[in-house]
Amino acid sequence: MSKQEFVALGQGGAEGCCPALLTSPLDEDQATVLAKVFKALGDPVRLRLLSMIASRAGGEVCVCDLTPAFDLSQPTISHHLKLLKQAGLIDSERRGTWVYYRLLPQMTDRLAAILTRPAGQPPAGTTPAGAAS
Amino acid sequence: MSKQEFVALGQGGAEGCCPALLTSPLDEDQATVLAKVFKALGDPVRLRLLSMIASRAGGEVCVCDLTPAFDLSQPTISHHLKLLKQAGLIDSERRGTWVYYRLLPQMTDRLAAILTRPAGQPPAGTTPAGAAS
DNA sequence: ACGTTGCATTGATGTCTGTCGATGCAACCT
DNA sequence: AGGTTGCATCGACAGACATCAATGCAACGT
Repeated sequence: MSKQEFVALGQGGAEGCCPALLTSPLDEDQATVLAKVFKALGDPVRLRLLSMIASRAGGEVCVCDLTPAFDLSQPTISHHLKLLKQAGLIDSERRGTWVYYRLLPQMTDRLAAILTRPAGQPPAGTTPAGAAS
Repeated sequence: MSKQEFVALGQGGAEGCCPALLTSPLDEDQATVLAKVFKALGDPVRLRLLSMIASRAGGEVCVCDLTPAFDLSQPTISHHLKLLKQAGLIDSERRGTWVYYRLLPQMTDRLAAILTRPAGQPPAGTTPAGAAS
């Protein structure tokens, strides 16, 4: 189900590349899938977790390095990591005693693309009204 | 207050350009501000509203065109528009009887930049483990 | 002035979410 | 085997959120 939603974000479908948020109206299904990813980013703790993971040299962070960076309980951090993982933003791997989290750049790349206006975007302000009148 | 948070997102400060989510750990304040914007995007209805507004030729949409596009009450749509506006993603203007909403591209541009990896980003996967062992 | 229409605000309600303590499970170390 | 450590899951609970009906307010038309 999670894998399916990932695909539905536009990478593997026949509908082209990305949902194209800024150039054509998003349909309901695309909006639902996209909203889950943005919702995962809509929390300060998760944003900082993602940032710590993404900015780490080597691309990986042990949970044991993440948890003490917050004034939150270990279960809470684990919960946030789970949400980021379910959103397709990060992945985890257990090696021995420790679990390492890694950024999945495909998802952030896709979000960046979705939020990027196409090159020849009309200035949106030079011709404000009067088009219909 | 809202204006202040907008500035805090990185445009006018001395801390450079953008919070740089993917290259350096986000501090707490930046994470709080950013999270509010992403949270505004974390709802399917708001995503579709934003998409409808952004993709409109002329850059503006009347609320009277937005409301009937959903199976939701008029107050609910109004509420979502308010949240998008408070997040700095859209702006509104009343002209006569109608209210028009317009995309604020600065915010989406900034989000896109925040989610874009810098050019020479290490592949993060070619050297997964073994760095510490 | 009066009614109408378009949109925002208010108050109420059910649901979702962030947080915690307690517990479970896997891996390591004697 | 038994104890310890690292992380995930469970159950509970307070606060936040999406939604609606009712109401308020501004602009227009008569």
